[in-house]
Amino acid sequence: MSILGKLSFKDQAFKLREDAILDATARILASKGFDLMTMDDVALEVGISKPSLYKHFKSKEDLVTEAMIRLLTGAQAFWEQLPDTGGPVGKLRALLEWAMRVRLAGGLPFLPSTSPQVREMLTRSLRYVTKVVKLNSTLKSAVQDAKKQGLLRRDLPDDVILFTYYARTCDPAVEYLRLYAKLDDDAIVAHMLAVFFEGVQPGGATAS
Amino acid sequence: MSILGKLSFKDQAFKLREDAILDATARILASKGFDLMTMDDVALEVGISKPSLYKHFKSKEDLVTEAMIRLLTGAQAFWEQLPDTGGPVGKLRALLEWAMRVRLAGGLPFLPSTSPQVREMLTRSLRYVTKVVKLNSTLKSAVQDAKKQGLLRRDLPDDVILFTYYARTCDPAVEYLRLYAKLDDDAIVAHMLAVFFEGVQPGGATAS
DNA sequence: CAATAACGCTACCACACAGTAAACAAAATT
DNA sequence: AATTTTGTTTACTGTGTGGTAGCGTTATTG
Repeated sequence: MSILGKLSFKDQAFKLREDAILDATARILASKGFDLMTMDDVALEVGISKPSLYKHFKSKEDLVTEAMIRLLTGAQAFWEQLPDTGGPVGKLRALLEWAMRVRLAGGLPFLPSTSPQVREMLTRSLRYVTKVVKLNSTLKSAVQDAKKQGLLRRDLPDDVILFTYYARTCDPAVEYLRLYAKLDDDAIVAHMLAVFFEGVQPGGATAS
Repeated sequence: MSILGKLSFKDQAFKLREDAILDATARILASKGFDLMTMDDVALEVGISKPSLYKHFKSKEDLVTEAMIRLLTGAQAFWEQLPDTGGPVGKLRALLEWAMRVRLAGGLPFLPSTSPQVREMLTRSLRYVTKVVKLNSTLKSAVQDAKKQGLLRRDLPDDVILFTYYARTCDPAVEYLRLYAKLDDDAIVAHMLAVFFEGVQPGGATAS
C-alpha cells in the first residue's frame, strides 16, 4: 500500500500540474493567440522550466490540442448536467451563455477562429475531432427538436443554425463591446444572446 | 514633356505595382493570416524580390496596415455610391453583403479578428484609425436613422448593433458553411443576413 | 561604342523560438 | 552513510523570418 500510495500520490501531483499547465495555456492562448504564445511563456507562467513542460506534452501542438479537448469536455459535461425544463432552446441558450462567460473570464474561445493553420492542426487530432463530432451531434439533435416544436425557424438549414451558433462563442463583438462600449459582462451576454436568437430587426421572437 | 512623361509613366508603373503588392497581400493574409504570412511569400506572389518589396513598404506592419486601409476605403466608396432607395437597413444589408462577398472571393475580412497583436498594430496607425472612425460614424448615423424609423430594435444600444454588424464581416461561420455544409456563395450570404437581421427564432421581422 | 545612372537581386545578418542533451539536485533504498 | 533513481534545470542547436548591404544588369546619353 505504501508504494501504491506513493505512486498514486505522485500521479496525483502529476495530474495536478498538468491541469495547472493547461490552465496557463488557456489563459495565454486567449490573450496572445497561438502564434504568439511561446513554450517559455507557458513554462514561466506555471513556474517550471521548458524541459519539464515537454515531459507532459510532447510538442506545442499537442499542448494546445489538449487544452482544446479539455474545453470541449467541459462543454459536454455542462450540457449533460443541464435540466430539461428549459426545452431545447433554453439549453442552447444556457450553453452559449456558459461559453461566453468562460471567454469573458479569460478563457479560450471554442472555435479556433484565429487561423486556418490552427484549425488544420486540430483536425489532425483524432481525439479532438471525435469530441467535436459528438458535441455537434448532441447539439444537432437539440436544434432539430426545437425546429419540430416550432421554437427555431424551419426555413434555416440545421447547419446554418449550428455554425452561426458555434461562431458566437468566438465572436469578436464580445471583446469590442467590453473594450469600447464599456458594457459589463451581464449586459454583453444578454445582448449577444438577444441578437443571435431574435435578430436586430424588431417584431422578433420573445426572449425565452 | 519627355522627361515629365517618363516620370509620370514611372510613377504610374510604381503605383500599379503597389496595387499588385496589396492585392497579393490581401490574398495571402486571407488565406494564412498575419503571423504565417512572410514577406517572401508576398514577394514571390508578386514576382519581385524582397528588397524591392521594401522599396514600397518599409515593414510588414506597414504593408498590412496599408492593405487594411485600402479595404476600408473601398467600403466607404461602396457605401457612398449606394442609392438611398432601400432605406438605412437596405444600405446596411447591401454593405454587409458586399463585405461577405469580398471575403468569399478570397479577400480580407474587415475586422482583424485574428489576434490582439494585429488589432494593436492597426490602432497605432493614425490613418487607419481615422478611416475606421469615419466609417463608424457613417454607419452609426444609419443605425440611428433606422431605429427612429422603427426598422431596428430600439432596445439594443447602437454599439451592440454596430459591433455585432462588424463582427459578421469576419464571421468564421462563413468559412465553415462553405467547407462543411457545401452551400454556394449566394446561399451563404442569404442565410448569414437572415440570421443577423431576423435571428434564429421564428416570428421574426420580414426580410427587407 | 563608352560612360553613367537607376534598378533589382543574391547573399547575408540578427534574432526569436521549438525542441534537446547533459549536468545537477533530491530523494529513496540498502 | 553510500548508491541508485528520479526529476529538474541550465545551456545549447537548428531553423525560419524580418530586414539590409553591396553587387550584377539593363537602359540611357554623349
